[in-house]
Amino acid sequence: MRVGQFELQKKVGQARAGKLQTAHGLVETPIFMPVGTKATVKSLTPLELETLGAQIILGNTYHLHLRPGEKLIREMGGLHKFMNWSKPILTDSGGFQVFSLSSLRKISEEGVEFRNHLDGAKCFLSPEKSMQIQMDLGSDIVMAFDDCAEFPASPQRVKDSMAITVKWLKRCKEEIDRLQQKTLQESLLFGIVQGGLHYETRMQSLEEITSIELPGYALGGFSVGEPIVEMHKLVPRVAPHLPQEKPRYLMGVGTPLDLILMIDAGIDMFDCVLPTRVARNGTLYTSQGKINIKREEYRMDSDPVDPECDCYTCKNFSKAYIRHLYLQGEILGSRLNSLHNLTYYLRLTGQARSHILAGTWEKFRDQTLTQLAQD
RNA sequence: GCGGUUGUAGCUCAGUUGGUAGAGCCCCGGAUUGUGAUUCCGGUUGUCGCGGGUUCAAGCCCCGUCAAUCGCC
Repeated sequence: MRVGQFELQKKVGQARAGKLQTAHGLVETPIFMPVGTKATVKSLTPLELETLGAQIILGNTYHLHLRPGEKLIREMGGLHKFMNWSKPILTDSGGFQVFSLSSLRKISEEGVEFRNHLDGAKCFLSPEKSMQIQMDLGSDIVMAFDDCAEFPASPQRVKDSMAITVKWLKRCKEEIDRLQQKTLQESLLFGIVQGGLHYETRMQSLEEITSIELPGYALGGFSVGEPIVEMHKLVPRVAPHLPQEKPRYLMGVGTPLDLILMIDAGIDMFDCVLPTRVARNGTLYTSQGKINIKREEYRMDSDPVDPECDCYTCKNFSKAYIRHLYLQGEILGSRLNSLHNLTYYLRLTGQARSHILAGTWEKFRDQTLTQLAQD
C-alpha cells in the first residue's frame, strides 16, 4: 500500500474496519490512539506502548513548539527518533490549545495571537506555522489548524469558526504541499469538520471541508463540555456523509461507551486523555465496570484489577497493592494504572475490529453496551 | 530544687482587645473526553492536658496541678 492509502476492509451497518498506510507503518482501524502530548505518553515507555498494542500515538504542536521547540526536535532527527517511537505519530495542530486558552487569544484572518501558559510570552500560530512545526516534528498525520468553538457557542461564533476553519484548511494544504516537495516527507493532512451541535451547520461544514481532497477527515468540536448525548445523537447522522474511502477521526473522544457508539456510527479513529489521566487519578476500567482503586473496599483485596485482563498489571499485582501505590503517590501506581487502562482501550477497539471483520459486530456491540451501561 | 517555654483534630500547627474552634497533611467519597492534570471538588474527626476561679460568656484572664522540653543550681 502506498502512503496515504486507506483500504475499507469491511462494513457492518455503519461500523467499519480498515487499514491506513502511513510513512511509519500501517494503522488498523477502528483504533484508539494514546495521547502523548509532550513527546511521551505519560509514565510509559515506547516498549510498553508497543506491548499493549498501541499502533499510533499523538503528539502536540502547541506543547512541543514551546518546549523543547520543533527546531531542536528536527535537529535531533525528528519526533520518532527523539522519543524512540518508530510507529506512526499523529500531531494535533495547536488549534485546540488555542481554544482551551481562550481567555488570552486574539483570532484574526491571519492566525491566532495568544500568551502561552508557561511564561506568558506572546505567541502566534497560523495555518502555515502549524504546518511548518508539524513537518519539522516529522508527523505522519498532520492535523489542520482549525478554530474550535467553545461550548456553549453562539450561532454566530459557530459560523465564524466554520468559515475560518475552511479558509485555514486551504492554506494548510498549500503550505504542506510546498513543504512536502521540499522535504520529501510523506505526511498526511487531515481536515477538521466544525459546525457546533446542529445538524445543518455540521453538514455545511462537512461539505465545505470534504470538498477539499485530503487523505483523511476529522470531526472536531466535540467533547468540549457539551452534554455527551448531543454527540451521541449528532455523530451518527453526520459521520456517514464523510467520504467512505477515507479514514474518519473523532477528536478527543472518549469513554469506552462513547467508543462503541461512535464506532457504530462509522468512526475509525479516536484519541482521548481519559484512560491515562484517570489512571493517574486512580480510576481503572475493567470488565466489571469502572472502579476507583482508592476505595477502602480494596484495602485487603488480593484479586487483580480485572481477572479477565491479561495486561502486566493484572497478571502480576493485587488491587490491595495497586491501591497502596496510589495512596502513597508512588510513580509505579501511575505506570501500572496507565498500562492497564490503555490495554483496556486498545483491547476494546481491537475486539471491535475483529467483530466487524467477522461480521459479528452487532452482537458484540450490544453485549458491550449492556456491560458498560452500569457506568 | 529554682526559672523559662510548650500542651488545641490521627500528625504539624493557627486561633486578633474574652463572644461555645480552624488550616495543611492524613483518612473517606466523587469528578476527569483533540492533557495548562502527581489535577480539581466534597466530606468525617476535637473532654482546647487536668482541676478550680473570675465573667452573662474562657482555647484566651487568675490560682493550682500534671506532662514534655530547655536553662541554672
